[in-house]
Amino acid sequence: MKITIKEIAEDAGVSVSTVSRVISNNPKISEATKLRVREVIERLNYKPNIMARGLVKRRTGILGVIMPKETTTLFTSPFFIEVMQGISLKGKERDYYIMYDFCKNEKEEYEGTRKLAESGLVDGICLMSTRKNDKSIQYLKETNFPFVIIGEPEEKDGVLWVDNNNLKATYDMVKKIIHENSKKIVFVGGDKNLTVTINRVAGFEKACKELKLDYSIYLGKDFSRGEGYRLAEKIFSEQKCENFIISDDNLLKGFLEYLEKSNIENVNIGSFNKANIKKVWKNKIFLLDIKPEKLGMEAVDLLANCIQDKLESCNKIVDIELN
Amino acid sequence: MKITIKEIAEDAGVSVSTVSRVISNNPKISEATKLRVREVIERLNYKPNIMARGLVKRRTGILGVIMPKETTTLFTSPFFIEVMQGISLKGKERDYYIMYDFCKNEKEEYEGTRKLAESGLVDGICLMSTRKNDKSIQYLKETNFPFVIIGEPEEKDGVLWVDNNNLKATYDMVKKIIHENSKKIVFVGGDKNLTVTINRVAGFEKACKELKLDYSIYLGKDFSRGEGYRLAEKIFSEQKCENFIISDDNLLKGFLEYLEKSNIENVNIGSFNKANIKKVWKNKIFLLDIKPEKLGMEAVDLLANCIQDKLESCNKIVDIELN
DNA sequence: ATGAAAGCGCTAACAG
DNA sequence: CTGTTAGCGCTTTCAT
Repeated sequence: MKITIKEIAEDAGVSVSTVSRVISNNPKISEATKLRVREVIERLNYKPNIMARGLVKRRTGILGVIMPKETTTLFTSPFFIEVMQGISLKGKERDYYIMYDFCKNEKEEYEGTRKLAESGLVDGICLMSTRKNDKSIQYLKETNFPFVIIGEPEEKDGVLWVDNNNLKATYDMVKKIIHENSKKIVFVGGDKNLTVTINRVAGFEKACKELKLDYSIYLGKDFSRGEGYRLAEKIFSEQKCENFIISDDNLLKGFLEYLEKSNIENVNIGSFNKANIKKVWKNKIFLLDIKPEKLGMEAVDLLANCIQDKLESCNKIVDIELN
Repeated sequence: MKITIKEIAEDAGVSVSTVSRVISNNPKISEATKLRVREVIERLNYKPNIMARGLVKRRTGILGVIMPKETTTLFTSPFFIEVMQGISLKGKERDYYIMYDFCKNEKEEYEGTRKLAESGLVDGICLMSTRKNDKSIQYLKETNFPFVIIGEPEEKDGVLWVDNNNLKATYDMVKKIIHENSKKIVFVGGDKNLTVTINRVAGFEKACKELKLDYSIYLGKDFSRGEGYRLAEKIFSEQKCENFIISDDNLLKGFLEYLEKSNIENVNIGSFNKANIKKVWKNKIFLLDIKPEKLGMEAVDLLANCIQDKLESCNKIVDIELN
């Protein structure tokens, strides 16, 4: 049988409440007793029962993370696992356990969110995706349940969220890869409904207009490698260009496959994510680190602050730096 | 305030124990009462408090998963995330919540395991790695805490584990890619201390001996792409060969990079994992699906059975099929 | 500075 | 078939 607070109390010759106070480091307890009790706790390797504590404190010390259906398709992108690592790291730092729920579709995401919130199992929820008209967000808001979003939500009012500075990063990137003598550039992106796409396109257009470039935009259905390949085919059948911004790593992979197969050389590409692409010999690629781990860490920080009522800000921008 | 069992009882005009019995579908409760109580539960959207239930039942309905330090380096391999999905899927099916602990090193793995077990937070633990002299396993065994291992442990006595049939799969693979006229084959693997390497090498040697092949084995320090590249360099500097077994997807990627850079063609490769490699035009590759999702599912099944005392078997082999 | 006692929300004997 | 009661292990008034 697991050892309980009562046994600690008996062994130390104090009451259970004293032990409890020692654990929470209550200043009213004398140093002498604290020392004695701590010795017993140590010796007997006592660990408070989380369930019991949770029951009375109405706090479990657990955070829930809803993994969107994209996880299922985006195996190949290290993005999610890196975010998870950031979440885990910060979770440990702030003394939270992390519970993950992998969802197969939007419905499961919503149900998972509700279940987690309603069971009283978690103190807060982290959403790894935002959709248009997101039911989960709506529910969480209505019930006033603490939550944070990784990504920029449609409706920002009073919601906690973390994201990259996608607009500015894309803007800077265009300026970086364009040369004096070349005035043409193409943006290759994925799903046009996602805020990430919208923001990157916005930064792209802003820079292009300022620099008076001859630009065009190709958006695919998703961020898959297949789409990258397909879009490359389309682009090169329609025009000749040597400057590209490619919005995600799988797209980039597909794009590069096409280049290689078609023996296209001397192309400049700016792309996002530490794309795990093979070495490239014949083209120039600038990779932006969107720092997924940092996104995860900031999200947990925001959420933990919110739960502990010491929230200052509502969102956090994780800077993508060009260098 | 969240709604409790007491309020359901009052609204339905019964005692709390009756409500509790309705929830657990106790056969002694009349259909009439069940109906009435369920209606109230539905109407008031009542969800039992997991903490309270856990406290009395000594069961939380949560499973803990220890993610090894490899997760940190093996970003690029979809293996872990697929296993996680399997775990999540089966977890839902068997009504378990899943808690993940990402660890940076062996020490963190051990501490994470203890913490999870001792806090009473989880009913069982899933280990995603086995090491030589694994302290976590030892601890779990000693304390008699339910756990399962993904991978084949050193000491199998009384422990639950799931793994692929690596020996047989490698054996079959050799037979498959070897042609009548070629008698030479090379095995490329990672860390030689891991059971997976040992088993695959065993299968490789068995087949080679049976077929009287001229074979050699190259093992790297790890399963990284860099090692794959380095090993390829080494191999081709030492010999000429056109048949290869490559033990993991990152190794394969590095290996292919070398082939491409060196314009080596007409090579036959057998490899593991649904390696997310780019299309290959000039060489023949056979990919074995090690079914990570299934590994995760079987692990949860085994663990859940163990917790619920309906365990039949101690381990489960997830077949790798050649086709 | 410490102890006694109530109670968090639920389940499980025990009674009837 | 259903209600009463006693905890599960912990925190938190309220006394002292």
